[in-house]
Amino acid sequence: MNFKLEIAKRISEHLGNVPVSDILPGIEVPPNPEMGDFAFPCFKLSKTLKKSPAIIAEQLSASFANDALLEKAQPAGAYLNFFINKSLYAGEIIKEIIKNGVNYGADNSYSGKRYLVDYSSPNIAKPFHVGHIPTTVIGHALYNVFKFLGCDIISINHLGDWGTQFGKLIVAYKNWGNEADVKKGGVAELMRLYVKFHDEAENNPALNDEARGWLVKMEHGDEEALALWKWFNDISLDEYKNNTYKRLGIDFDYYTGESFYNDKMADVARELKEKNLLKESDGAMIVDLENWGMPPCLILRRDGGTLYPTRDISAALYRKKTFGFDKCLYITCMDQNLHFAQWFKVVELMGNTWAQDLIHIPLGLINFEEGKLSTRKGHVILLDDLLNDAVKKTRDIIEEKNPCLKNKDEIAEMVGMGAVVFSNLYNSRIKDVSFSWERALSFEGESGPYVQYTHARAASILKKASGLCATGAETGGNGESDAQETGSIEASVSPETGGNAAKDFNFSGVDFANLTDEYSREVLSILDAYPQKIKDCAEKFEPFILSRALIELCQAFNKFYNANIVLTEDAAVRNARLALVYCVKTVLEAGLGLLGIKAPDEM
RNA sequence: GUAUAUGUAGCUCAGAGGAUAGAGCAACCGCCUCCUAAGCGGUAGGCCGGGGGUUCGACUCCCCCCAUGUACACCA
Repeated sequence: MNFKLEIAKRISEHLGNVPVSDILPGIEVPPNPEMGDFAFPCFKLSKTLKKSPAIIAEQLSASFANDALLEKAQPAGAYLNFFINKSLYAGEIIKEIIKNGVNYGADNSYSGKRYLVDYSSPNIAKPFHVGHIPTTVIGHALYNVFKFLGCDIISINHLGDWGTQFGKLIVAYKNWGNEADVKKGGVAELMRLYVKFHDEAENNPALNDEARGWLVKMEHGDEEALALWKWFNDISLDEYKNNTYKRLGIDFDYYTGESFYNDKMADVARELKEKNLLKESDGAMIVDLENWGMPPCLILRRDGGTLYPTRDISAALYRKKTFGFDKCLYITCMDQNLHFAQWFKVVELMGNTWAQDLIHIPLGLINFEEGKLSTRKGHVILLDDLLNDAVKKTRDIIEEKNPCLKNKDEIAEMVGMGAVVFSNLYNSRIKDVSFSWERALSFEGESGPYVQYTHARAASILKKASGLCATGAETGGNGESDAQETGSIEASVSPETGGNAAKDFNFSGVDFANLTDEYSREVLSILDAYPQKIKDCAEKFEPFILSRALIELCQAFNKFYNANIVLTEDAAVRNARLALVYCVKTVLEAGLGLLGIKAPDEM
């Protein structure tokens, strides 16, 4: 049941002449629980009704005198505060979650839509560094969220697999590398060669010409050059897929990188020329964007070579033709804002109305306390190092706090990843972040491990309870039941309480009147709002909305946990609280899953 | 210079027309014979960058200013 909607309907009915759609957006949750569960400010009605807001609130409150939905509707100045019938509220929310399990909140609001999301897109032959994390984890989270809401979403990794760096790499390989070392060292060795090239080129500029020469050879289909290029690609992509992406639980539907459009860019230039959009300037070919307040978009270099915008336009045309997307999302750093604005405009000028469906989702920049770092000089914080440190620290904490834990390494991996991923999903994506090891490895407070810990707490209660408790029915509806992984209600039988416990809980007889305390109420209110948070997250392309909702849920649940003993003697109270614990655990697991984070049952 | 983003507690950030502006970290004081203390409670900490305007009401919307980041022609 959508409580806001129910209240809006009733207000509309009682007023008689104001449609629900005018009321609903006004319904809010009061800042303080003592003020009620929902509130309706009456200011806006005062014009149309020609009464003071306070009088409207007063009069409306009377119409709610005998409403089973509410305990009371109390006017407070211009506000009308609604106190929900608490057991009804608890029951509706809990039943909804039990019915849907980890799919709670999935409502198909995007079904029938096809979205493309272009994210991560590392440069081949270079290792991931911390600068790659935001686009990678934000893209993945958005991918999951849209899919969850029924969207047919397709992920594309637009790999940087073409360009001058390959000329340099070939030169470096031929001078200072060998097959065995590259096979053994992988991307790290390619990176070493790349850095070596720049060191050497400082004193020997001729190397740069040599590198350009190799790029030209690649462009002309030279066999040796292309074989090396392909080899570097294979090595890099293999490593990305089997290491970084695998650890993060990410895969892409397509790994069509820049080189894929090599033979498609001539068409773009030709079409622009046919449509009289192309103009010569200073030897280069441009599209003039002066009328739109932007510098010109460069399409062809003076030497006829293509440029970044040429390739992106070509890719967009190809994607539209191939996938027929409703929207195509590009998740990159905001330093590319102008670039995207320019070529989006060019696509529009070519007569494509769908240019409005190209959406750049800009991300803030990452700064380093030690100043700007550069891949070319090899001064970077490698993502692998960060992930490994996070896991190692987690492992130490486990050793200290929970030395009896089984699968310590496995759990440390989950929690370490969770810490890194979560911290990159916790703020508005536009915010610049300055990287600090201390913050990156913080496992307290608003952090991934905090959410995972709270989930483990809930799981632990359910596990202990499975021996004590009622009998019952299947609760979830999710297909894959991996007993070892879910540790959910059905899987667990507490050893110390004997083996004949029921396999499952039966929440059908629960008396929700046992969940009317302030702590339960707060948890329920957050659970109630959760589905809307997921939708907001999609609509605004902001995963932090979901991360923050999970943190709020954890804070409320931990307060509840501290104030209320779940496994009490009183079976009625115990069962009701267990139902709530089950719901919290389910939502945390689902929410973390959408963010791309695993939810261990113990840690 | 032009464009754009950001200025909220010591630090990192939520709040984006509505009631007394909230978290986490750091500081200080408490809470484990009790379901995981990676937790919970408390204290302290604010001219919401500045100035105008719109509104019954502005941290929130508009304008101007200040500060900071970023981009701006043949790299991607």
